[in-house]
Amino acid sequence: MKYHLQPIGTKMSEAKKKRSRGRPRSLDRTRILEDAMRLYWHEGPLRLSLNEVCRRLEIAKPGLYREFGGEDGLLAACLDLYWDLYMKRLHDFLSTTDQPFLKQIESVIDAIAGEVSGMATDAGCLSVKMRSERNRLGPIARARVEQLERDNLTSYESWIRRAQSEGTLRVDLDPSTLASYVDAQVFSAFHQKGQGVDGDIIRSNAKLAFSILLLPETGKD
Amino acid sequence: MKYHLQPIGTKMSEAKKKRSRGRPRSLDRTRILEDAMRLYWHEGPLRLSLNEVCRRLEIAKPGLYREFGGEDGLLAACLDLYWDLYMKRLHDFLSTTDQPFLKQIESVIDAIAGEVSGMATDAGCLSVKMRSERNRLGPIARARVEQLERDNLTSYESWIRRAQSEGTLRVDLDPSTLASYVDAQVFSAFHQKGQGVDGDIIRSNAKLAFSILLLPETGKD
DNA sequence: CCCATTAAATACTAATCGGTACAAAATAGA
DNA sequence: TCTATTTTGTACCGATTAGTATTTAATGGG
Repeated sequence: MKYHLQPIGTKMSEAKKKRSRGRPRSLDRTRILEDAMRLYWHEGPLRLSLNEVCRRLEIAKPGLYREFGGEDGLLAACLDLYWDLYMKRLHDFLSTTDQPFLKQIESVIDAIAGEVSGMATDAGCLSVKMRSERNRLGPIARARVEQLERDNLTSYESWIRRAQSEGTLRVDLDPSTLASYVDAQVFSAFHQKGQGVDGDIIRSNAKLAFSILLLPETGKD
Repeated sequence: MKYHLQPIGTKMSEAKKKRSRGRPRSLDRTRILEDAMRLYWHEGPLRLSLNEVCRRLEIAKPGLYREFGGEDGLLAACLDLYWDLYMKRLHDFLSTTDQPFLKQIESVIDAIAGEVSGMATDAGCLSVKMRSERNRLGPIARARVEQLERDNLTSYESWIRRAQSEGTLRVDLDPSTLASYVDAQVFSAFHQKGQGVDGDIIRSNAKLAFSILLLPETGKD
């Protein structure tokens, strides 16, 4: 395994402004990246050889190396795209005040356990799969994963803080601790989804797990 | 990948009774199996090539094939050994009535999150790692994993039933549903352990997760 | 029209993979 | 000692891997 510690695709992008002579680009970076993201999402990162990835993406290997610097850079770019397309939505949703806390929890559970074709298809969640492989990722993708985990926790924590200040969440628990807990539960649900666990089981597990967030007197269901 | 659908190592074992002429066995099956179990435990199943496994176990490749039939059989045998050495203990412990329900929960949490060198070392838990790779296992190992999951759930369910009949666990929740929940939480904790998550975080997550099992009026701590 | 320049893909490398033929080693009986 | 038998390990197979050198294609400028 060889790693490029300096960005590669980006350097090309910033030089894209000027296009003098030379063979014009035919490689569609956007298409490749979207296909790669879906591919890793369904098959799992590091589950396919780079040869096989190139075969499925219908791109020559040197093209992939030139454009992404290798597997590490490609995985990092895929995770970025996944974040932009799916995870940002989730965290944006949690930061809105349109719905009450309880409804938000239900929505999240539905989004994971249901058959909605959002960030959680039958394939599970790409970010969860990336996190599961964190120790085998290259330095670039691993750094992205770690940043994503920090962003996750930050989002959950502010979500919890807001609910506590609104009085819709018990205040006898530390927000940071709860954020870790929520992250672990969301991770677990997505992980089960990716393993093919039945949606009803995932839902009942998640409902139980999130029930600790409810106010003691709201212990109904 | 080639799979042997009929037991191989066992057939040899039963024929062991008679030893007429021929080169005497020098291969130490027990040693190989124990080393392989620890190896897969720490490195993860399917994470090493069979060549590398043979290298580390200091066994020639044909010997491994002859003795275990290949990777699939070896993994299955390792999982069996892990069950016998570690997981049986856990489930035996849950089925005893020496300690009250609450204490048992605490013990389980300690066993996972602590530094105890039981079934959960820093490497995590072999059965959890096997379950995580279930879809990539061969038919023999996968069948073992599925049997193990059934045994897990059965054990948790009877544990829960007993606690409910003793009045130490709220009875407004279905034992089967709770068993799934407990399994998911134990799985999650072990998974985090294997990922290198800090023990204190694992412990606080687990404490929160198991707090739903407590009686409503026991909501202290 | 030719050349410099840029991008693309072919074709190659050494290494490793899963799996196995086959030969070497080590015994018991003849 | 010789042979049949069983185990072990070497040495090989074709396929695949990560990564790259090299060639080919396609353009704009001179």
